[in-house]
Amino acid sequence: MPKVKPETSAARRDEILEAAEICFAREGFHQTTIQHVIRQSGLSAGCIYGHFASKDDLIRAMGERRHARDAALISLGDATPDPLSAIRAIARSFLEDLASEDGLRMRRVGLQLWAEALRSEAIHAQVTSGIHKPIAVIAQLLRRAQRLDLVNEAVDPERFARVIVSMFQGLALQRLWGEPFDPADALQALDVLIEGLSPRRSPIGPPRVEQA
Amino acid sequence: MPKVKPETSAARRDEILEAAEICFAREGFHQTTIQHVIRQSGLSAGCIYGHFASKDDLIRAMGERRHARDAALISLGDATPDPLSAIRAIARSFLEDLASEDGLRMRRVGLQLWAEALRSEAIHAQVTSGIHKPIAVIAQLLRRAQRLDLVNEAVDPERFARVIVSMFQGLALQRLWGEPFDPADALQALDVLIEGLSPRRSPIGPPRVEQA
Amino acid sequence: MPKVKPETSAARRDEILEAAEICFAREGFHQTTIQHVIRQSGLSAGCIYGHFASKDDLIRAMGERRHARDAALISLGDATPDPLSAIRAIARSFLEDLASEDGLRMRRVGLQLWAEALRSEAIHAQVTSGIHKPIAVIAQLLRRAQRLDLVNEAVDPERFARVIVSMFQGLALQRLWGEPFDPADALQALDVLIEGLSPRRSPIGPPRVEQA
Amino acid sequence: MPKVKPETSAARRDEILEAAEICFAREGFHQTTIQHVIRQSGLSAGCIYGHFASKDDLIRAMGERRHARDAALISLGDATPDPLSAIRAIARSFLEDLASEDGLRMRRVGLQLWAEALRSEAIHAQVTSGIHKPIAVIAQLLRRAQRLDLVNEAVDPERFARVIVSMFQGLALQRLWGEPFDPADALQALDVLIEGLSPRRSPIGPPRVEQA
DNA sequence: GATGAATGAGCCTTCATTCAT
DNA sequence: TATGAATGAAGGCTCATTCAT
Repeated sequence: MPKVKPETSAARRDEILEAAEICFAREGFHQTTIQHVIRQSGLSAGCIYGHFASKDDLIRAMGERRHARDAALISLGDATPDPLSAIRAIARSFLEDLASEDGLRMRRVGLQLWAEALRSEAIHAQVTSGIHKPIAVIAQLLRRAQRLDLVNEAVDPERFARVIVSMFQGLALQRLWGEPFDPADALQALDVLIEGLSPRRSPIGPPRVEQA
Repeated sequence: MPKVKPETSAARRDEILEAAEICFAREGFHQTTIQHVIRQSGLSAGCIYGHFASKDDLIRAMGERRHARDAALISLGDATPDPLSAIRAIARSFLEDLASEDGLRMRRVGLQLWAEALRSEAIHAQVTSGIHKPIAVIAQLLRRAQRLDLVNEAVDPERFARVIVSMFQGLALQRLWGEPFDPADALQALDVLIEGLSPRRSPIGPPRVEQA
Repeated sequence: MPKVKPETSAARRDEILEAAEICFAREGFHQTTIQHVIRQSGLSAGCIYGHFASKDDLIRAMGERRHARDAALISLGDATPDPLSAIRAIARSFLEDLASEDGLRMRRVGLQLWAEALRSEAIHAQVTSGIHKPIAVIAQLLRRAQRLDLVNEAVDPERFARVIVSMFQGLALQRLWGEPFDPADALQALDVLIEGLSPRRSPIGPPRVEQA
Repeated sequence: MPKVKPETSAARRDEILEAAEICFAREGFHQTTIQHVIRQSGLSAGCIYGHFASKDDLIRAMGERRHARDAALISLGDATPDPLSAIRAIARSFLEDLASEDGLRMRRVGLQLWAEALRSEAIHAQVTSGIHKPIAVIAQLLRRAQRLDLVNEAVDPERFARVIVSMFQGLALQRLWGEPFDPADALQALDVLIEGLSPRRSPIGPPRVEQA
């Protein structure tokens, strides 16, 4: 229920979101009060409520913003001809983003959203659609690699893509907590994974389950 | 700060924590009010505050509880003689826990704690020490595997362990969001990783970084 | 509504009152919680409520205790044959009490009671009856002095006694606030007052009111 | 800590203080709840907390208000040329104030503050500085009187001023308790005191202390 | 009588939201 | 549109009091 015309106010909305992001990254959604956003933005309560219907609406818009940024990262992968290198390229651009101050701040907000997704349907939709995109792209690349006989046919592209994405989500978590973080480690592991999928290797069957 | 004698109150504390866990898993820390915990536990405000100094203290205690549970999962791995199978065993017990109703509930709380770790030093310490344990155990197993010539000497055990843990953290996230989740996928990927570390394979050098 | 037999429990009551006095002197009635009294006395909540019906009852009993002490001070004046010296003797014993650690503590409680008297009828009765006694004694002495022709007949004994008591109340206040306090000053002023009442002096008429 | 701009809010602050004074005079600081002040003022909780940081802050501001009023009373004495008459004039204006409905209400609050001064350093400072002013003024007048040979040189002006102030504090107390109160009694006693200081009288030595 | 864990009404305070200017 | 003082529901927490042991 923003009370102002959308076309004239895109800049104001961004201004508010920018301020809110700084606050949310610093304090989390629930510790951040509208007062904090007011102070950070230099605007007034009335103004903010002119552009966002409620605090929840602001959080939702924040989620969309994050979502847009992640989508931008992924599209970079499309240019590379070799599908496996394309996957590496996607990983690299993700890791670069994770190393930047700006990306880190946004991802701090992202972690809040991950938690929030457990109880807000709207945010849940954003967050999951945010991983479906990279999973789909990577799966597509794996399929192309299978057609080029670079990856074992037995591999399920969607499922494997999902595991790769998992790994990077976990790395982002650790990075946010200030744990030792070296992009090279992740790329090495990714290479091991990709190499392991090569059809030259022994067939990949169901995981061997040793009896306990 | 508990106002009751610590020795008489362990059962009551657990009772409160149990109720709080249900509330926190359902609503998150911040949407959960003490009233919710009161209703869930059937106790009174005064009683709860007799056992916990504040809501934050309750959250902190919740974190300790989670921590203890995770630590219990890990210690299972010690019995297995083959180090690589031991890693698989740890992964399997983690995945089983993730499939259980009870483990899922606790992990919903865990995700809140992951986010909370960004701004509470106490919770940050719990959360990171919660991953240092499995990283150390897995790294230790990788070192044993290296001595048995099952794993390439070039692999840094700590760093690789960290990546493995990342993957499982990401899987837990997706599981919590209700994404398709098949433990077999994770175990398969783990096998690919472990196989890829074998010394029979071409030496693992620095990750190949293609220039952009 | 004490639930225990009065005769067996006088010592316990005193024990509780002693502890309460320490707390009340330190923190005031309202900042003092029953918990404080419990800690100070080493007894339990149930025990205290066995001897006093409520916190208010405890405060009321505290008032009675104070009252009893003040009454004890006054009775000392009776022995002196010269009425004006008797007044001085009363003043001196009051000032001595005010100099003692013990008397100071009780008077800290007394100040709380003075304030409390504004809204509790029971405490109001204690406090005013607490000054009626010294006023009556001093007035009686003044009357004896008048009969001995030591004090001007025009003086109203009751009213003058009241003013003398005022002065000592004010001194007690200042003493409690840690203001410079010298008993000699008060005794000197008292002497000036008493001397001024002498019939040898010019008649004491209605106070001269200068026009402003 | 006020959350509203200080310049726009002086009137609102006064409105709140006015309401608070009525409540505090009626019920005391501790029995008065913020709800009472809300009802009395017709404002909301949020509004009150926009102008005062806490209930304690409100009490502190109340103390300042009282302080300002007392200071205003004293300054009246400056105009009178005869120093002893000036002291009488101060006394008279004090007694008039004590007779007014408004002054009585404020002094009921004042008595709470006297008690509160025992445990709040801020209020202690207010209360003592509130008596230092009249003591200083009266002492100054006594010094002038000494120079004019109206008062015995042996008198210590500060100390005697303090005793005079004591007397009026005590009278205020009794007035608040509803005890018989006649301003004329106080003025008469003051006259006796002042007369007694005259150099025509026998020298004022150290107070005669009879041995007990 | 004594204990102390438990109770629950009610307090102080916050903060998302509104609306007159 | 923007402002910011005002609103008031609701939250965290306290503490006088009870009662089973």
